[in-house]
Amino acid sequence: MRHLFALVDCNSFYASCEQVFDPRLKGRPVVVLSNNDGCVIARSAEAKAVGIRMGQPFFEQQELILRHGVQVFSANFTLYGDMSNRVMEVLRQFSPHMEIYSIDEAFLDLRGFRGNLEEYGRRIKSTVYRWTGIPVSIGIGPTKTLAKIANRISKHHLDTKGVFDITDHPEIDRLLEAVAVGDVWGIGRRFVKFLNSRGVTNARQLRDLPDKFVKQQMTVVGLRTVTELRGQPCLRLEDLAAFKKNLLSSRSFGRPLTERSEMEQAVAEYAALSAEKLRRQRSLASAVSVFIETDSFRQGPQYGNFATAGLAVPTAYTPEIIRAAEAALAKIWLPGYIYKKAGVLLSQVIPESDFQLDVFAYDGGIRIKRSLMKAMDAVNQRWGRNTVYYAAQGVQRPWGMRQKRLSKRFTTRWEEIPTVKA
DNA sequence: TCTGGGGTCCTAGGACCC
DNA sequence: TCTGGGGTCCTAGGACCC
Repeated sequence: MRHLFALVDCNSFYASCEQVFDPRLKGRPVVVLSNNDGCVIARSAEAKAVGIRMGQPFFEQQELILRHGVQVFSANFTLYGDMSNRVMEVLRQFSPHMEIYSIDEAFLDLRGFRGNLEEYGRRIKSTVYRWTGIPVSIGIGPTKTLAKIANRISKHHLDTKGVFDITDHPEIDRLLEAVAVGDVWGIGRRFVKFLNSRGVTNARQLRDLPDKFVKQQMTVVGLRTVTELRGQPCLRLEDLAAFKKNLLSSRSFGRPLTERSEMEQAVAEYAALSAEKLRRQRSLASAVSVFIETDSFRQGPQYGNFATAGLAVPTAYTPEIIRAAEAALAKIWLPGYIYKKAGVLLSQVIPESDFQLDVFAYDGGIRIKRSLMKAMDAVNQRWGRNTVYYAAQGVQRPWGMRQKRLSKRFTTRWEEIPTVKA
């Protein structure tokens, strides 16, 4: 049977989440900032219209923001994660097979669907909006890459009303010619530069390039993209959530660090965060790496380094991960620098089930460690992150994130649930 | 002038995504 | 004053083996 994909993408997702819980924000320019209130990472349509740029530092756009009365929010990932789950639950009702591609996007498998696809898409769109308050756009096509393009078209052309099907479109060439080559999924900055230098500027030209040339210059990855543009699927729907082979927790500090004791706390904090992610996907790690770096935007001596410490036995036990992280940090720590960022990477990750214990041998206390972690995760799940934590993570945390404009956790904390006054 | 022919595994780095 | 965070896949090249 012929393949058919729908890509459902939430419009200005983070900004839309903020708008759901404060109706006064509807129709007004809204932006959401990255951690530490650094860059703009989401903009409502109105914010785009007044010229706020994506990924640009907040302070550079402050004048524009003031002039247009743009509402500004610190990133509230607890809220966005929960809203994402709600949207995905609604989508699940419209197709037996679905791939959650990112926090705000999902592919639906529509193979074998009979009837008017765009009409079906509009039903999906209005149901998601009514049940969650989040507006979405939907692109439909015979390959994921074409569904992505159809999605772009649905966003840019008002007459599509947010849903566009590109399958067997009579004017496919004209449509693809209107898509810049850099807007094709899988074509990044480097290849745009290369392709432009060869006179290839739009998706239609890319589609019509000879296989041999594409493979030579852009590897099999590029060839897949081109083949998909021709309507021949190379990428399947990935039903199951991908098992992560690396888990990274890293963060810039709210203010720079110079003391080793503070760096140790920050690294312990990120190690604990990574260990939590590890347990969430029921896995164990055998290697812990740490990196630290100074602020490249500032003048002054720069330093950055990376080191790994192995674990004798694969584990997800926070104290063991913290200990390994501190061993790795010891290898690279140099005093005298002003540090801005650090991170902890867990690798050689395996499913918990691959590591079976010998029933008769001493288990190294693993059962107790497991129950302890389970209890800790449950408490933190119920009462909020870091309700219980290790002393190594520090109590004061002067280096913690700046989040001056955080909205409430409307959907995950009873104390912060919105109330309606009569 | 000559310096085999494979194969596997690992790592670093590049490119991309949201 | 102020510049995000977290992933994946592929390739090339080196080490090592027979």
